[in-house]
Amino acid sequence: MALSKDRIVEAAIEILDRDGESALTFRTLAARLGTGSGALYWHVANKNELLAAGADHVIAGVLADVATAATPQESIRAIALGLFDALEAHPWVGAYFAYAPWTALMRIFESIGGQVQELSVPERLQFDYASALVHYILGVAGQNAANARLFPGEIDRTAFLAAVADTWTRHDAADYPFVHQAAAQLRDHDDREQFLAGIDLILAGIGRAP
Amino acid sequence: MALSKDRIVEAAIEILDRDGESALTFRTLAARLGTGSGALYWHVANKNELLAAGADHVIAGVLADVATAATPQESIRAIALGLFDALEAHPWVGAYFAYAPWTALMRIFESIGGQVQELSVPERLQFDYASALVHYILGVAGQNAANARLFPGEIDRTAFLAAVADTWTRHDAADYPFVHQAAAQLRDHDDREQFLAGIDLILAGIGRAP
DNA sequence: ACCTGAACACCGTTCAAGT
DNA sequence: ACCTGAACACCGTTCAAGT
Repeated sequence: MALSKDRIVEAAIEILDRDGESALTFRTLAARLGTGSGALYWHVANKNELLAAGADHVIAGVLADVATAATPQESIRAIALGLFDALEAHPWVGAYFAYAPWTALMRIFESIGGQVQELSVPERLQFDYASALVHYILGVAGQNAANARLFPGEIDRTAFLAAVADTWTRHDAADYPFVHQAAAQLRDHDDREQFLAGIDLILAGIGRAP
Repeated sequence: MALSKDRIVEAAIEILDRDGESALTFRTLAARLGTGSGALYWHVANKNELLAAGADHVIAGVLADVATAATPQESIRAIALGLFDALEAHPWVGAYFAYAPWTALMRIFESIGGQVQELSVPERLQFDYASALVHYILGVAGQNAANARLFPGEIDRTAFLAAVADTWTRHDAADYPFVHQAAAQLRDHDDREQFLAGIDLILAGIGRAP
C-alpha cells in the first residue's frame, strides 16, 4: 500500500500509545511501514509536524464523539471528561501541549468556548471563562502525562496511586504538612472524580460571578 | 573553582534562560564551565536530574520570596502570581512539569494547600481544592511555555499577542466562531489579569461550595 | 575523589540516486 | 512524483585512563 500522511500519522500514534514517546523515531516508524526513513519526509515536514498531526487526530476524534447534553454545564462536563479519558489513554498528547499545540488547542477552545457562550454570561467574560476551563484541563493532562512517564506501564490503579502517595510521604511531615495530609486521601481518591470536581468548582465560580 | 552540583545547575539555568531548551547540552554546559562533559556526570546522574534540580531551584526561590498576605485568598493570589511571573521568565520550567515534576510539584502543592487549609472548608475537600488551583496554574504555565517556543525571543507584548491572534483567525470563522470572537479580545487582553481571573473563579467556586 | 576526552549507540534530517 | 539508504551533524552517556 502506498504511503500517505494519514497512514504515517496512524502508525505513529500506534507506536506512541503502545511503546511510549521514546519509542517513536523515524527509523522505527519507517521499519513498521516497510519503507526507508527518508521516504517519510516526502509526506511529513519533520517530527514536530508528525506529533502535531497525531495530537490533532486524537483531539478531533474525541471532540467529534462528545454528544451535547441538556445544559451547557452538562456539555462542558462531557467535553472535559472526554478529553480527560483520551489524554489518559494517550499521555503523549498531554505532554505535547506544552510544546506546539496549534490546531489541537484551537479545537478545544472552540468546543469549550461554544458551550460557555450558551451560559448566560456577558460576552466580554466568555474568553476568561473558557480560558480558565481549558487551562485547567490541560494542566491535569500534563500531570497525567508526567505520571504515566514516571510509572510506565502501570495498569493497576491502586498500585499506581500507592506509588505516587509513597513519593509524597518520603519527605518530612513537618516541612510538608499539607502534602502528607493529602497523601492519605490520594491513596483512595478517584482521579476522574477529582478532575470533575475541579470543573464544577470553575463552573460554580462562573455561576456566581457578577 | 571546583565543580559542584550547585554550580552546574546554576550554569544550566543560565543557558536555559538565555538560549532556550535546545541550547542546553552536556557539551555546551561543560564548555561554559571549562571542563569535560564526562566530568558533569560525577555530580549529576543524567539530564533529567539536571532539569529537575533546575526547576526545583527556580520554584523554591519563588515560593520562598512570596510574602503571606492578610487573607488566605490574598495569599493564594500572591503565590499564583509569583509562579506565573517565574514560569514566564523561565518557560522551560513550565514545560518540564509535563515530564517529571517531583519535588517542585510538591513544593507548589504544599504552598497552595497550606493556604487552602486556612480557608474555612471541610478537610476532605481541601485536596480537591488545592488540586484544582495547582492544575490550573500548571496548565497556564504549560501554555506560556508553548507560546515562548512558538515565538522565541519575542519581547514586544503587543506584537506577540497579535501574532497569536493571527494564528487564531487563520481558520474559517464558520468552523471556529468562538475562537474568532476570542481572538479580538486576545489582542489587547492582559495575560496576567486573565490568569488571575481564573484563580478568582476557582476561589469563588470554593467560597460557594457546600 | 575527581576530572579528561575519546568512543558508543543512538537521534533528526538531508540528498544524490534510483524508479 | 515518490522512494531508497547512505551520510551528516548532532545527541546523552559510558569508561579507560589520568591526577
